[in-house]
Amino acid sequence: MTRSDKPEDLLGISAVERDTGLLKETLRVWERRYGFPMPQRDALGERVYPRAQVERLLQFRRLMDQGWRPGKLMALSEAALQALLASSAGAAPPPEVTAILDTLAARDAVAVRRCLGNRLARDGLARFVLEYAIPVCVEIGQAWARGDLDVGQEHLFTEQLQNCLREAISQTDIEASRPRILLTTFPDEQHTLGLLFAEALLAPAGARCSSIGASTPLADISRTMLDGDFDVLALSFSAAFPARQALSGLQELAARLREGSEIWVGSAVLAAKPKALPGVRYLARMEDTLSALETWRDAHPPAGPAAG
Amino acid sequence: MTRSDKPEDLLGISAVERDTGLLKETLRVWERRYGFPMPQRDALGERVYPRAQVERLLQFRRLMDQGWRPGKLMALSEAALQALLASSAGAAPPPEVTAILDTLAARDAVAVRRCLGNRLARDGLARFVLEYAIPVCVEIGQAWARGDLDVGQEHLFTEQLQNCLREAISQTDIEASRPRILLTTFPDEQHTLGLLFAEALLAPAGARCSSIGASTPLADISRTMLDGDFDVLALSFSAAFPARQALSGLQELAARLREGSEIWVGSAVLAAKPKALPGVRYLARMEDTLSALETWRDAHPPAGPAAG
DNA sequence: GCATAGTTTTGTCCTGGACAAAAATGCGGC
DNA sequence: GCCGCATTTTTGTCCAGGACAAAACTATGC
Repeated sequence: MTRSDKPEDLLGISAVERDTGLLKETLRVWERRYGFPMPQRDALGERVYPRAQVERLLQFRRLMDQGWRPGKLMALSEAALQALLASSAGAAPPPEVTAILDTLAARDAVAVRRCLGNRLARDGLARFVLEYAIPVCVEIGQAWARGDLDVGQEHLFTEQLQNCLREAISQTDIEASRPRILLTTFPDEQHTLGLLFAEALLAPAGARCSSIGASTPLADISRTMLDGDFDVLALSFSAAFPARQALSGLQELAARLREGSEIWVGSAVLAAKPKALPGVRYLARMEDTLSALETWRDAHPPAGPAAG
Repeated sequence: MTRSDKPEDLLGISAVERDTGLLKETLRVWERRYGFPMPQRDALGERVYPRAQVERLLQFRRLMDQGWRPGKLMALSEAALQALLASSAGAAPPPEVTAILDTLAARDAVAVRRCLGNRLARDGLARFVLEYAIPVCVEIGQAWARGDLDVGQEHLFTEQLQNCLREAISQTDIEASRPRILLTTFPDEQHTLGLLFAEALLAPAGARCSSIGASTPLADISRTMLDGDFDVLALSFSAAFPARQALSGLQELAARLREGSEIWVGSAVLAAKPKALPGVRYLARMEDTLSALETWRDAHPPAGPAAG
C-alpha cells in the first residue's frame, strides 16, 4: 500500500516528509506557491522528488532554522543561496572545540566520549558545562547548518554528552539541603539538554534536583510541584518555542503554585521580553542559573525555615 | 501557527496523530466511512477530539495490532469490544511491581530511585531489565490507561529508570569484542526506553553498543552504519509507530547496508508480520535480543572472521 | 486440501480553497 | 531618534470529497 519504494533516486512524498521533516501539506503548498519543489510525476500522477530537490530542501531547512523565511529563500538566485550557506559560519571556534568536531567527523563514539571525559575530569562539572559543553553545542549547531555535520553525528554527540553528564550528576551527593528544584519543559518542547546543563550546575552546588524529562502537561507540572514540596520550578525553552504559548503557560503556572515558590525560566529568547510575572525569574544565559541559586539562598537562610 | 494548545481535554488532529500513530488522513477517512471517531468542531470548524475518543482509538490500535481489522471493530457493540479487550488483558501484577506504583503515587523521586537501585544491585542488569523494569513499564502503561497515573508520574519514573540504566551501562567494560551494534530509532519515533533496555542487555554481554538516541533520518542511519564499521543495526519501534512506514524504511535500509551486516528490529507489533527481508531479524520480546546475540556469535566465530 | 481468481476493505494520495498565528512593516508618541 | 502598538504580509496547517492500488478476505476449480 505504500508507494515510496521507488527504484532509483526518486523519493515519494512520504519519504521526503520523513527525510526533511516538512509535512506533506507544506511540500504541496510550497509547490503551489513558490514553484519549488517541483517534483516529477510517476505513472499514477503522484509526486516523485529527485534527490537533488530533497537536498535543496534540506539546505532551506537549515537556513530557516537560522531565522530565514521560505519566501525569501525561494526568491534567491543560486549564487546568492550558496553565498548565504557559506556566510553562515561564525567566528572561528577555539582549537579545543574543533578537536571534538574531528572525532565526530569520524563518527567515533568512543573517541567522543573520551574527549568529554578527559575534559570533565580536568575542569569539574560547572566549568565543563559553561566553558566547554555549551560552546561545543553552539559550534555543532553551526556545523550542522553549514551541512558539515548530519543529524546522525549530532545525535551521536548528544548521546555521549548526556551519558557523561548524567553519570557525573549521579555521583554528586544527594544532600538534604535546599532548595528542592523540579526540572522539566512544556508540552511539545523536546529539548532536554538545557535541563541537563542546569542540573549539572545545580546538583554539585547542593541543590536537590528532580528532573522529570521533557514535554510535561501543565496540570502535571503544578501537581508535581505541589505534591513534591519543591521550592523552585526550573523550565527550559529552546529558541524555537512560541513565545506566546510560553508566556500564557507561565502565567497559568505562576498563579497555581504555592505561595513562596519560584519559577526559573531558562531561555535566551523570553528573557528579552520584560513581561514581569510574580515569582518568575528569567535566566538569559546558563551561568545565570548559579546566581539565581545564590539569590534564593540569600533570601532563604538555612537556619530559620519558619518564613514561608 | 500551531493550533494544538486546546484548553481542556480536547486534542487537535495533529496531537491525535502523534499520540495514536494514525495519520491525519486515516483519521479523516475513518470518520467519513465508519462514523468514528466523530470529533467535535471548534469555532473554526476544525476537529477536536475528546480524550475518550482518543483512548478508544488506542484500544482499536492495540486490537488491530493483534490482527483485527478496522471495519470489524467499528461494527462491534460496546459489550463485545470490552470482552475483546478483557480477553487480551494480562494477569494481575506481582506485589514487587505494585510496590513501586505506591512510590509513584507519592511522586517521591528519591524513593523511586532507591527502589530501582536496590533491585538492580540485587539482580544484576539483565535480570533487572527483563524481570523487573519491563513488567513495571507495562503495568505503568496500564495504570496510565486506567487513569490511575498521570503523565508527570510516568515521566518521573522514566527519568529515574533512565539514570539508573545509563549509570549501570556506563560501568560495563568497553571491550574490543564483537559485534559492534548501532542503536537508534526511525524519525518521529521518540521512544528511547527500548533502546536503553537493549543496550542494558547487550553491553554486559560484551557487545560494543553505540546508541545515537531517537529519531535519526534514514540517510544518517545508513551513513553511520557504513562509516562506523558496525555489524548490527538495532532499531526500536513502539506499538504506535505506523507499520507501513516502518516496513518501507526497513526495506530501504536493508538494501543500503553493507553485505553481511544485520538489522535487529525490536517491536512487538512488526514481528507478527511475516514479511521476510534479507538480513532483517525481528525480536518480538526483549529477551530475544540475547538469543539474537548468541546466534550472531555462532555465525561469526571470533577466530576466523573470514566467512561472509 | 490447496492454489488461483475475484471481491471487498483500507490506507494514502490528489486538488484547490480557507484562515489564524507569526513575522514583518508602518506609524504615532515620548 | 527610538520604543510600543496597529496593520499588513507571509506561512503552516486544516478542510472536503474523490480516486485508486495494495492488502486482506472469499469463492471457485482441480
